[in-house]
Amino acid sequence: MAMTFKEINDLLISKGIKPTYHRILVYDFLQNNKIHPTAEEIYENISKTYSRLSKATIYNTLELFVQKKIIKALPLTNLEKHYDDRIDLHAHFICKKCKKIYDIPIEELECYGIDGYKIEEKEVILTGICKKCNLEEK
Amino acid sequence: MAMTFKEINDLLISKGIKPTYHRILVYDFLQNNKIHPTAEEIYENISKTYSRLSKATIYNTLELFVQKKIIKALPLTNLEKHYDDRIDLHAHFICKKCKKIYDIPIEELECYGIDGYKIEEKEVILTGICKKCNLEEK
DNA sequence: TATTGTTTTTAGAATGAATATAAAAATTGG
DNA sequence: CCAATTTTTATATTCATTCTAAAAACAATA
Repeated sequence: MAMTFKEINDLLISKGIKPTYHRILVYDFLQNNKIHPTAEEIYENISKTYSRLSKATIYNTLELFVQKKIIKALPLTNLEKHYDDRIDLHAHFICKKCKKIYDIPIEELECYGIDGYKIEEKEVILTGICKKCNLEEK
Repeated sequence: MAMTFKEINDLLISKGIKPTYHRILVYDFLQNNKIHPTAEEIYENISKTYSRLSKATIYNTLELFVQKKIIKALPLTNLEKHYDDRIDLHAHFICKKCKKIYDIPIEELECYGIDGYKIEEKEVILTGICKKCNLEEK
């Protein structure tokens, strides 16, 4: 299930990211802990378990990964950014009580609702180029 | 189209919000400028046009309105909060170029896509109580 | 209309995530 | 091995938001 070192390494290379030790640590953490962590959480975990590293490296690495589109930064709460290594379209369900963030398949959501989960709010955010800007381009 | 003073006044009262001058100014601004503004933008506009007022009042007022569910705080970007006086379900389209925020009816989105707009990203955020917490409640 | 209690507003300080900076360390290519 | 580039680092800075505690406005009562 979890990606091997080789798979992560190849992914980074294929996206034009030089695969350094720290970068692989960060991607591996996202892969193995599907908790949509914040930069702080990633820093805590990696720096506790593995070698000393700077928080700036975490920020730099995450920003690079987002630029290269191998992870997504989720605007879930207006507080810290959360990061997700899944880049396919799926919804995020945030529990108001335990604060856990769940992945929800979009089909399940649209066809059946989600059993047992009480949805109180739904926000759909689209990003792209608007009609006006699209026309100006030409 | 725009709400009268009486309508705003009655709305606030009906939600248990004491209708002060400043609070009406803030709600009126949201009503008349459907730009999903930030606290800063609201402050700039009101303090320029009308009487001196503290930025803390803007923040207090917006927070109160969100609590009482007459406006919504949108987690659009992980940067500043944006506020919306529309509380019915609709999607938000953010143009990467001009940064304008558009309201999109959900039906239009799901049935036909949106003509002329190039959607590059879509994020669905659900908030509520998860299965586990829901069961623990009982 | 004084007195008292409550609510709202205020200025400024504090917080905290994110970004910027510029030097140090590591890596690469010749 | 050396120069050039890239990555990592610690630290400073920024900036939206929250906190705090005092001042002002308002309301209720006598």
